[in-house]
Amino acid sequence: MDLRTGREFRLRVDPLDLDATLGCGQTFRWEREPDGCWRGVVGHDICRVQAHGDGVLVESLTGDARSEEAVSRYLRISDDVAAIQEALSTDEVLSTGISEVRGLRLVKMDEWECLVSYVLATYANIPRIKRMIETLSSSFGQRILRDDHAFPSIDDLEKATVEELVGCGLGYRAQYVRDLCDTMDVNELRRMKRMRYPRLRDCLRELPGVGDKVADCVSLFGFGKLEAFPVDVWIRRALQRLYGVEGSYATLHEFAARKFGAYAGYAQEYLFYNERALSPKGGCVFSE
DNA sequence: GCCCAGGAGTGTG
DNA sequence: CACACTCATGGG
Repeated sequence: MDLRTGREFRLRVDPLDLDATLGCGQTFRWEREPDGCWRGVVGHDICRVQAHGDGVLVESLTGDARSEEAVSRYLRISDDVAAIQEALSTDEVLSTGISEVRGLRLVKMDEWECLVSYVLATYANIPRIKRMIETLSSSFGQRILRDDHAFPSIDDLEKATVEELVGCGLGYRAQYVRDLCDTMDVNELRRMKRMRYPRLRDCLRELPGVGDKVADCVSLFGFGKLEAFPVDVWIRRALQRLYGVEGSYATLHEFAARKFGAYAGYAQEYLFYNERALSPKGGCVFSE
């Protein structure tokens, strides 16, 4: 019996550095296999992605017909990254940083998955964030293939008790997730998808467990607002070290908005990546 | 063992 | 508005 139901396709994505893009910590459900191939969950599909020419070769393990569109969207293939980099490179500091990771791209996650993921990401390191998300998915997400589960939908997660969420290793974040499920629903999510960045950010900011930083992360990685600029500890260090700027969240955010404009999100990712790369703790993107 | 983690919520000065 | 404190746990 042939169990192969998957299918393969190619996508042109240029520039693209898979290791940087899927391993830098902007998204959490990808694992690098020994051969350099990246395996991850995209919606209700399992994908194996590897560099191939000026793009990627993708294997969809479920063979879902919509896989190609889903991965294209996920990798933001319609972003003209070269043009964005050129625009950002008018800043000398950023120009240097970009040249270090030419193929680092932003990804476009599912909005709900991104929201929950970054609420979980508060005061936790990346290995732990990944573990929490995998446990949450295998406990409450729909099974896709074997041990692989989709990220739990609002309805899926709605069924979880705080005790069960604590059991997933969420710690004090369990209550945030519980409150989030009570606050959010698909209609609200749909409304938020139509908002522009400033209002979206304010709306997200009102949700339990969502502060300035998480609101910007979700705006950027989930809702695809490229002008969003999340300020975390790494960005603080980078802005201090490279520009001599420091201060409140609002101060740093405003600085970035003025300096990087509509593509502040990409600027953030290059700054974030490089700042971690030269730290002894954050240098390696894989083994964490 | 010890320190820190892609912070947020709450209270106080 | 600026701080201080707490939050529950697991990686390194």
